[in-house]
Amino acid sequence: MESQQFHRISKALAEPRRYELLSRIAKCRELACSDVRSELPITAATLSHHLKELVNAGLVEMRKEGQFAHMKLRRNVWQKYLSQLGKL
Amino acid sequence: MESQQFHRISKALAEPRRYELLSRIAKCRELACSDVRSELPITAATLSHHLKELVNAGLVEMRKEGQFAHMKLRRNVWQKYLSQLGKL
DNA sequence: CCTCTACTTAGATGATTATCGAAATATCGA
DNA sequence: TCGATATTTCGATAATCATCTAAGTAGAGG
Repeated sequence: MESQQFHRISKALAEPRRYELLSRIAKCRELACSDVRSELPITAATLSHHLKELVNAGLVEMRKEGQFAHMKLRRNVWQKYLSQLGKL
Repeated sequence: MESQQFHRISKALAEPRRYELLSRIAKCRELACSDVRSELPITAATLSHHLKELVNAGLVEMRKEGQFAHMKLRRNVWQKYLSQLGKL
């Protein structure tokens, strides 16, 4: 795994709310932004920002379906990250 | 593992220089601050700051021997962190 | 078209923090 | 005790970033 991606992922995980978001995404096959918003006290702008970071890190994949955005964990990337950490 | 410690560790890893430091500590049984300083372009103050974060996160243990400070990875804490991440 | 809803972008603000130089503290060796 | 070396603390500065509001874009259904 590229060192740049590795660091982006680490940064993405460092923010508790972002980790919480990732955690929720991981628990489902797919999760819609609107569902997150109805469950967490977070503005749409902030959610969008955090989501962008996760996508940027390559950890999350987005699918637009009509007005809705669906998020999905990229499990292979997550596994690569874990395995990299394991080499420490 | 406590959620507070979990987040502290995540934050500690998020800074590339700090991760590099941790990585060097992990590679030895023990590492002295002065050795790090002779190998990395970093001021003593900055090194001390990062080290404090690692210790604060519970990831690193310090031992003072005369003028020298020796750092050591707490491998059981590291393992707990990895296993927590693995549950995502 | 119009409007409602879902999301994104822009811009601003405040908090956090990485970094440094300088001063402080502590230990060692002469 | 003096001077050198190792580390810490302090105070300042600059960068990063989480968050918000407000404005923008775009699809769905009248």
